[in-house]
Amino acid sequence: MTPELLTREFYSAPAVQVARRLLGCVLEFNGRGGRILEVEAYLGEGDEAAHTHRGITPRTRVIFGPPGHAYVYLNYGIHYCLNVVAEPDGRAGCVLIRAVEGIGNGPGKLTRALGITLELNGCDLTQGPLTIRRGRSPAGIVATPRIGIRKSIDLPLRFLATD
DNA sequence: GTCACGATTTGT
DNA sequence: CAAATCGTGACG
Repeated sequence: MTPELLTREFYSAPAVQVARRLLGCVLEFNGRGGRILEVEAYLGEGDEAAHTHRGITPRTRVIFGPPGHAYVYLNYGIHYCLNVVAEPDGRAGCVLIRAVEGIGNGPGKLTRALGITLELNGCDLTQGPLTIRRGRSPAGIVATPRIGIRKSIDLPLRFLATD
């Protein structure tokens, strides 16, 4: 296996911590990819903006499952969004990948550019074909409220790399 | 089975 | 600011 790939242990941490440490790491799929520059953390309880707010459902069960897996969903009937499952098995928590180096900002643009579809939902990031490996740490990290939501906008769970 | 809605993007 | 577009979740 590739030593540089992020380990299950890396993902088995609080969503906020995984989100911050994911900045600067390299996402790769279909021969394309780049450093992660912008992410958002979504929690389980207390986070009304998260899909997991209403508990486990067929769609959100992967978020409650073991960490290090991809959570992909279609939103607005148009765009796919890519998330990384965090927290230990049985607990909810995920990180939305919003921007990758070399691609314009936006979750939808990102998945379209890389060719990510619902088929990748639940795939193991430690095995591929979608992978994330260590990269150069960002110079700094800025936290702001999350984008595109109406609930819990007071929570600064969006993180940007300042490179 | 039915129905309202959204972690977005793009064009007017 | 409004449209596009469809799976999901709540309700019955």
